[in-house]
Amino acid sequence: MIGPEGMPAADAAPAGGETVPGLDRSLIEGLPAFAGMRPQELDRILAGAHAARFAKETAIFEQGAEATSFFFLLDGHIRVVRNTAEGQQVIARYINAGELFGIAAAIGRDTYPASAIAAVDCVALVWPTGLWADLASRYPGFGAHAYRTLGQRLQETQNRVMEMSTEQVEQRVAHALLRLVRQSGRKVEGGIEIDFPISRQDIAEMTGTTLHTVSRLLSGWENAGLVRGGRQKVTVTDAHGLLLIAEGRRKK
Amino acid sequence: MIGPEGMPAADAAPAGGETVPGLDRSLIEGLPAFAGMRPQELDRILAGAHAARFAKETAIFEQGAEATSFFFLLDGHIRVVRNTAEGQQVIARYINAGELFGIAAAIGRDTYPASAIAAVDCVALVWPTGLWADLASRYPGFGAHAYRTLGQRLQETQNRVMEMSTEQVEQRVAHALLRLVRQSGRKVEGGIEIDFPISRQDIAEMTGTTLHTVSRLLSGWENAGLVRGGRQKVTVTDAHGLLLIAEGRRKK
DNA sequence: TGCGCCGTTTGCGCTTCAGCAAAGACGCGG
DNA sequence: CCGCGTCTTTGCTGAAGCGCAAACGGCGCA
Repeated sequence: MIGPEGMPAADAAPAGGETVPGLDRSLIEGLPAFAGMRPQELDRILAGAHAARFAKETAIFEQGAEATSFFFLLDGHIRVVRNTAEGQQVIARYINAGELFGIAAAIGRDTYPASAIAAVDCVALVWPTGLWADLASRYPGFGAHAYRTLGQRLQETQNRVMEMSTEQVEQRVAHALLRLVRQSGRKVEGGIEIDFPISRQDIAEMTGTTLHTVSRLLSGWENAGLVRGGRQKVTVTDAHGLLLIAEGRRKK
Repeated sequence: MIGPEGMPAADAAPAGGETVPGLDRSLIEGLPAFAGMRPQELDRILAGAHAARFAKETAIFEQGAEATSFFFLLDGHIRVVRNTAEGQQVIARYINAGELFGIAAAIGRDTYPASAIAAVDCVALVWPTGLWADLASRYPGFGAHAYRTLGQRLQETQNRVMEMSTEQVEQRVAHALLRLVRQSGRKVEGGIEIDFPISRQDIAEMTGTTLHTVSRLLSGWENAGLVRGGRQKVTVTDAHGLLLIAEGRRKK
């Protein structure tokens, strides 16, 4: 999954075939977002795109900026961040490889509602916004997948509202960790590790609390043998135990 | 919660004329959701629908139930409610006349993610889910409007997450009131009133707090001359003053 | 290889709110 | 017109968790 180093901007490709100017359909073949499409359709879709590389911690787009492009993440992890008028920030979600993002066009917006920051070095396909309507109508499976994604995000966001309304901090942080591990976990010896750098502050911004509280909770859980911590690193060693906390079935 | 029931399901329509079985296009003509459509297109759309009436406090659909229909609210106000596994409930949003709802089909779901309860007696157009794909592709403007609506709801929900993360209860309740007044306000003498019955408990479930806290806040604001309260009734008399509180620019 | 920065840990006081309890009031139905 | 149910108000108490402050430690850079 992780694409270490080295990858060229890929914009300028080795001047390959005729219909496919540099992007090979094997990049996206078989991925859910492009399921059920014929090879030449994949080529057509890729013909409108280019690949771009984004260095760790750089902004792919900024909240409020004109939505000139939409994206498909080929490799890496992206943090979607919203800023309040008062300058505080909240992490809306993380995007993993294989997901569409920045699809403001799909919902008829002309600016991005949030910023996207590369959590690690990333590679993404980039299409101009103007192509959205064309792609979505010409390839209904693609459109349907995008709208399903949108719906899932709406529901996840509402789940978060429910958590914040009904659970206390300890449970919310436990839920957030479990979600991260499920969506972006990498099996390591002795547990599952979140496979991108994530700070206590980041976790706090996902759960509506402070880094202090997160740190305290993680310390406690580390003593209890549920997780292992590290600088910008969390490894869950006892997912079941954490689930008990998340469900509120275990006292502190 | 309790349904004083009485009115018939209204499923069986009066088996009217040929192309338009009982529904006149004037019902939806000129509404944003159906903008830019020709009269016979409106008729076609209505041909697949029937109108139904829902008594106050009855469920139009239930969370988790199979999504057999989607809806357009002609008149009334609907409360969209999600229940937690532990039995607590959270109000996701209110639907006003002129909005689509229950569009699980649009995002490829086959069950409703929340329940819809009529806050007052309501009238809605009802289409079978199977017609969604047909309508959305045959009338692109209609589909685009639906997806725009979806996107707006996603953003509103994220705004709520941000509020809950960064603001305290007082500000959240003030924001919620202002939003209600903006979306469903009715001008009355001396202020703007939320034009459907809404209890302190409802407001608490919208803002992630308790009815006690909401009651205390409203009492305080009433003394300060910002709102007037009543049984299942709130009137905002000084929206600007309330805004100051919502923005945190005024101390208690 | 040493320094400095940034992320992390931990303690302490204090504010904000939820939880519990009980009484009051508004309106509907009989 | 009266009684009852539901919604609302209000006080008190306890505690979750935020804010502030300070110290620690690991990683990367010079």
